Amino acid sequence: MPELPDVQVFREYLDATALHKEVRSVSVSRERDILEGVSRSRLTDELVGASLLETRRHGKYMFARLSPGGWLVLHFGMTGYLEFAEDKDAPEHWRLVLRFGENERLAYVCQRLLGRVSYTDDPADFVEAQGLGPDALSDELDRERFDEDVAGRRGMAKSTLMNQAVIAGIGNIYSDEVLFHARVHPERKLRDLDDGERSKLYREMRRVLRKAIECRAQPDRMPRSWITPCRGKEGECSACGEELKTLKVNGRTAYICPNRQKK
DNA sequence: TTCCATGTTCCGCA
DNA sequence: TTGCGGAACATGGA
Repeated sequence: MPELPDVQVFREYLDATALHKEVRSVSVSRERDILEGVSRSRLTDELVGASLLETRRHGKYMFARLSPGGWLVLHFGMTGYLEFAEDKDAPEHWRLVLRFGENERLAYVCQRLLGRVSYTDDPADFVEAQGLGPDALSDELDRERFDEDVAGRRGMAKSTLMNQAVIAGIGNIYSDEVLFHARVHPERKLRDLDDGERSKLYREMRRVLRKAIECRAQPDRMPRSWITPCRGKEGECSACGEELKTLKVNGRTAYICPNRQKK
């Protein structure tokens, strides 16, 4: 689930539920798997008595600013999400729980333990230290920058779109969706695209990610013309009726329309 | 039992 | 230097 659109939705969810409430207590489970660059005691010290003031996102990372200063950093791995509820109990596979007044709590849930919780004084420093490229929806990544940093690379289109050091935010699902709409085969070398194809790729990348956020990143809300809702099922291309096909690119399963995306 | 899954990272190699 | 393939991480469902 958690690629750029999902994380954006989590962010809006946190904004709508958990801002400006004093954190009364903090629980952490499986800290050795989940916490990165911060100890349980340090994190607890930073959070207790604080409230969350605002959130930001860079690629698949979410940042929440704490009232005394500093930022909580959340990465969701493959199976992470947030759940706010009025409930004394935490959901299964909870890894971090912030409790607020009354019975409210915000849980960071991560079944497969591939997500990470960190703390940073400055999101920009964190992004730099992680070696992340520009966020795929940022103003920073304009067409010119896209041409310089992305379109000139030697690797395959899908691998490059998924490379967080090049562009931050796109994973397996949305790389397929973007390439499908741009009509680019995932194994095409970006370098070989002509100017028109590059331009289309850039435009479709932005359009698809924005539209996915509008759909709350839920496949069942996405347009019928999209490929994402067809994952894991038999499906036909909405545009031409051709049967969708899968292949392995860099070890990941790619869905394509073999008629509209040719090598 | 085996394979697969929306994540990242590390290593060896071309 | 860049990029690829594979393995690893941990868990659970088909």
